[in-house]
Amino acid sequence: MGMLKMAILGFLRDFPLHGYDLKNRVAALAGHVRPIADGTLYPTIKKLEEAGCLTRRTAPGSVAAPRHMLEITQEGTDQLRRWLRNPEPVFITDDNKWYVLLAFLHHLDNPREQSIVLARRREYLDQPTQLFYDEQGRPVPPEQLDSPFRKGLMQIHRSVNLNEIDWLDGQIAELDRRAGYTVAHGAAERS
Amino acid sequence: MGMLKMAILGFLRDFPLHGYDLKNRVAALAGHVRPIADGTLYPTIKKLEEAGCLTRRTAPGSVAAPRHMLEITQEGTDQLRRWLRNPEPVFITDDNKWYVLLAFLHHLDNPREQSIVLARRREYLDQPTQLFYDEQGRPVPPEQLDSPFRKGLMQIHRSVNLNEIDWLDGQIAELDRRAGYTVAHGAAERS
DNA sequence: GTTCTTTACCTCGAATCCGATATATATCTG
DNA sequence: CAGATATATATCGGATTCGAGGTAAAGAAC
Repeated sequence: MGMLKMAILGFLRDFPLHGYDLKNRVAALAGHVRPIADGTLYPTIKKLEEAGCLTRRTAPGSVAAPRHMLEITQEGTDQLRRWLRNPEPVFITDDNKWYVLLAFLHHLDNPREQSIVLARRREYLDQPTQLFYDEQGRPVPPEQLDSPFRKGLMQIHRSVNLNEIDWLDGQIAELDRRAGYTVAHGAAERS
Repeated sequence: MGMLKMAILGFLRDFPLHGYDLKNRVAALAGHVRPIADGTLYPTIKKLEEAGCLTRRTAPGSVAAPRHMLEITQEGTDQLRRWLRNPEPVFITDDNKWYVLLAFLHHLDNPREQSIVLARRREYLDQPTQLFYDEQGRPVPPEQLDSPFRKGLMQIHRSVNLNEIDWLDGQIAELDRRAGYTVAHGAAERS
């Protein structure tokens, strides 16, 4: 079915939510500041509804426009469990964009440019991934999580990132040193 | 432009290759045994050709059907460099499929089922990602790599995976212990 | 010599997701 | 009260990628 559909069903299993709320939760789940695109979310909700995975009840908006409160159905729960047991294969391009970029980074001959790219990777890794939220939409910090599994999941996610950030810092320092050297002494490198 | 296009251009920057060869290199690059789909690769090559990023020369096949040897153009090199400097934003669903799955794993109440899912994640992480190849298509082991950057990249990639594998092993053991307990003592849990 | 596997390429339909664009309302700012 | 901002939903075209299926030719297995 695709990750977004399952993320939606996963959230709705806990309690009903409306689209706008889901948008921000999914975005945070994926460790991004930028929220998921409207043009992705709302058609996906519609498809899930057509597939009988959720029902909607129009409720007055708390602040502005009316909301469509979404509730998961038995079919939706079944689909979620089926996916958890047997997830879609991870596509070749998923999970690997950054490593592909790093593998070919040497084609950017200028060490200063390479360093800038690594700094961007570092920034990305430094964005905290917030996997768990309460009903009010407040992030639940790792130490307050109920299950040891969830606690461990957030810790490992963070430590994996810190591990790579560490390495990046070393590489960036080395590249900047080299860039400084070549700019100072090599006429050919000067822009 | 998308990762696959850039991976193709990245490989072609080193030396000309034909589609079939690219297929296996890209697959290994992404840490997958399953090669990239023909229906993805060949249309992508065609698009790159139409965009002036590569040229093709038909050469006799070494074994069977004739090959289309692909060579990168100046335009292709420019596009690659442009992408390295300013890569496409990573989509919300990229890089996060597994974490989303793990975040909702508790909806699979049965610890034995949870353990099976974690074991699959472990297997995926255990697949070595081979980022660098020589002209003959032979993988270059980390210790034989020329640049310290490439060496470090492969080491960090491996160590990041080992870090998570370690955690997974602990979780799997705990879940199996719990599953064994409930199977032995709880009638409701049996098959 | 027929079949099987490997090499090598291609087309088509479908799924997922994005960005641009549009709509409407409530609240806050000046 | 005019305009900006946040809430809330929706459509449309496009990019990327997959899977199923088809073509063809060389060499190995039986």
